Parts: sequence; structure tokens; C-alpha cells
Amino acid sequence: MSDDRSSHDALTGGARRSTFGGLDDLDRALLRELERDGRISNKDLAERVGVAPSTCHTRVAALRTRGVLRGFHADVDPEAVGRGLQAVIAVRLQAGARPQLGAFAHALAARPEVRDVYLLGGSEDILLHVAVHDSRALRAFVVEHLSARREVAHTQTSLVFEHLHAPTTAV
Amino acid sequence: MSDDRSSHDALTGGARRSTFGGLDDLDRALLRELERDGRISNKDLAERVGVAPSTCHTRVAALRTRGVLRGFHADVDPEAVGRGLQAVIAVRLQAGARPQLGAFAHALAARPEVRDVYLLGGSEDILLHVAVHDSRALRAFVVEHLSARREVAHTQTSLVFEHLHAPTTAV
DNA sequence: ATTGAAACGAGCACCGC
DNA sequence: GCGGTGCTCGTTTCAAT
Repeated sequence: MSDDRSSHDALTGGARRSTFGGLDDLDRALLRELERDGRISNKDLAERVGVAPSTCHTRVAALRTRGVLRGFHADVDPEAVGRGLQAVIAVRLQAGARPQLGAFAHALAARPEVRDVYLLGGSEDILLHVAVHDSRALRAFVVEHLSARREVAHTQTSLVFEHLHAPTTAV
Repeated sequence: MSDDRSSHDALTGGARRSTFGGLDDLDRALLRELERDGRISNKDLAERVGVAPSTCHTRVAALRTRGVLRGFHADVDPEAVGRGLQAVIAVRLQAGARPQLGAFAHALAARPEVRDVYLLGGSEDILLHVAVHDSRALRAFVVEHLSARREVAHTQTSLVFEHLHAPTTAV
């Protein structure tokens, strides 16, 4: 019964238990499919990984409870919503401003232009990934929210020509 | 009827048409909710934005067709799947290797450690965001897939202490 | 373009294994 | 812990506004 589709299968009856952190092959298969399509129905998901819908439902709920599955999010084309220009900005803080790094980073993350904030160890303190309407908006952001702040010692902006995003593959 | 929850409402009967690229207030409300919770049911989504389920369904389908909504993806905790160490790596290529930049970048994106590949304009050519098991795995990745390649002129690795991700807010 | 009703299909909980 | 069964609820289509 059922049809082998992409990868998976050989789960039912195959080797099971945890290769890492209490995740077995079935858990990993579920995560893989849900990263590929976060809106797949429970029935289709069960079919894809080769278990009963009830089992699938229980497992996914458990992954959520354990915090392995943090949530599901729509992927929106930045260009379609008027944010066709992307950039990464490396930010170095004044030595004395390090204690406020956390608060500063969270404030930046709350801005609509900001997509990612990386808190770094190394020569730079923060790396920002931003999406804006045009170069004028990019300059405005850097000037108003970075250069103008006393905590900021230095910034370096690079345009993003292309951004490839890949799922978190389990070990 | 219904309960005002977070923001929105005042859509039904309010001002409509496109503020940007053919997206009206209803479209933006839908995108906002779907970025917050990509697995919300159509019924609940309709209730949140204040329209009938059938209308909601039509609009979301249209956003998909137009390419505004690119997909839905599960958010998996990297630490829970054995990738608790994150880093960003700036890569500069040899001048002569630029024509192969695209192919090289796509090959990197296919590796399980790699979460994001940014193709940059500026002093560096590529910025990588990787998630690995430990520092040994990080070093192995850099040595085997970056330093060892003839196209690569220089790399600079910084550890990521914290990563904040925010939705793409429409203009 | 939005809606409500109607048919279809999926989600969810219970029970047996 | 996993899988089958059945009731309930959501999704999706379509005629009408």
C-alpha cells in the first residue's frame, strides 16, 4: 500500500532509536518534510514518512512540546512587499558600550527593515541582514539607527545580490 | 461578533487598495499573520483578519499564485538536532574565480551545515551562516570546503552567540 | 470581490493491540 | 508506544450578491 515518493521509507520495521538527542529516524523524517512544506496536512505527512496518521500526529505534537519544532512561518518574497534591496551590515561597538549590546541588538531586531541580527564574537560585534525599498532607504537606516548612535564605533555595509536559504538538516 | 485580538480589523469597509505592488490592507494582514503562525487554520485566519473563510481562502491562494507567498517552513531548533554551534564566515575568492561564484555558492548551499549563503558586493564575495555540532566540525568545514578550494583566497570566521530572526514586514 | 451554504475530506480522541 | 475506527470540525467549491 502507499507509494514511495522522495526519500524516506524503510522506517517501519527498520532501525529506530536516537542517533542524536532522543531523535529517531522517524522524527528526523518528519522534521525534514515539515521544513520542506510547513503546511502539509497530517494525513499527507504520515503517508510520506510511512506511518499511521495518528502516530504522525502524536510525534509532531511531541516535537513541538520538546521545543525541537519551534514554529511554522510563511516565507514572503521581500521584493513583492517593497523590500527588494538587501544588505548585510557589520557593526562594531565602542569598547565601553558592550554591556548594552543585548538591548541594542533587540532594539534593532524590532525594526521593520531588519531580518536577522547575529551577535558575534570576533572583530565585529553585530551582523545585520536588512531588506529595504531602495538605496536611499538603506542609507537612511544606516545613518539614523547605526552611525547616529553613540554606542556604534564602525559600520561596514555590503549589498546582497542573492540570498540562498537552506533548511536545518539534522545530524 | 468575533473578538478583536492583536492589531488589524477595520478592514471590512475601510480603505482598501494597494499601498504597494497591488497589495491591499487585507493582503498585508494575511501575510503578517501567516508569518507569525504559518500553520494557523483558514478559519482562524479569516476570523483574525475579519473576513469570511471563503474570502480568506481565495486571497491566500492568490498570494501564492502571485509569488508573494513563496512557501511555509518549520522552524527547527538547531541545538535540538545536534547543531548547537553557529558561525558566520566571510569568503573572498581569487580574482580569476569570480565567474564560478554562482556554482560555488550553490554547492555550498547544498551542504547540511550551511543555513544561509549571501552573495555580496563589496570587499568579500560570499557570507556563509553555518550551524555545526562543535568547534571541531566548524574547523573541518572551513578546511575541507573553503580553504582547500583553489577558488578561495581568504576566509574569516566569527562565532554566533545569538541569532535573532524577524519577519519581513511589508512596506 | 465577497459571501453563505453544501459536499467533501481531514483532524483528533478513544480504545485495542 | 503504535495503529485502526468514528465523530466532529475545517476546508473548498459554487451560485448569488
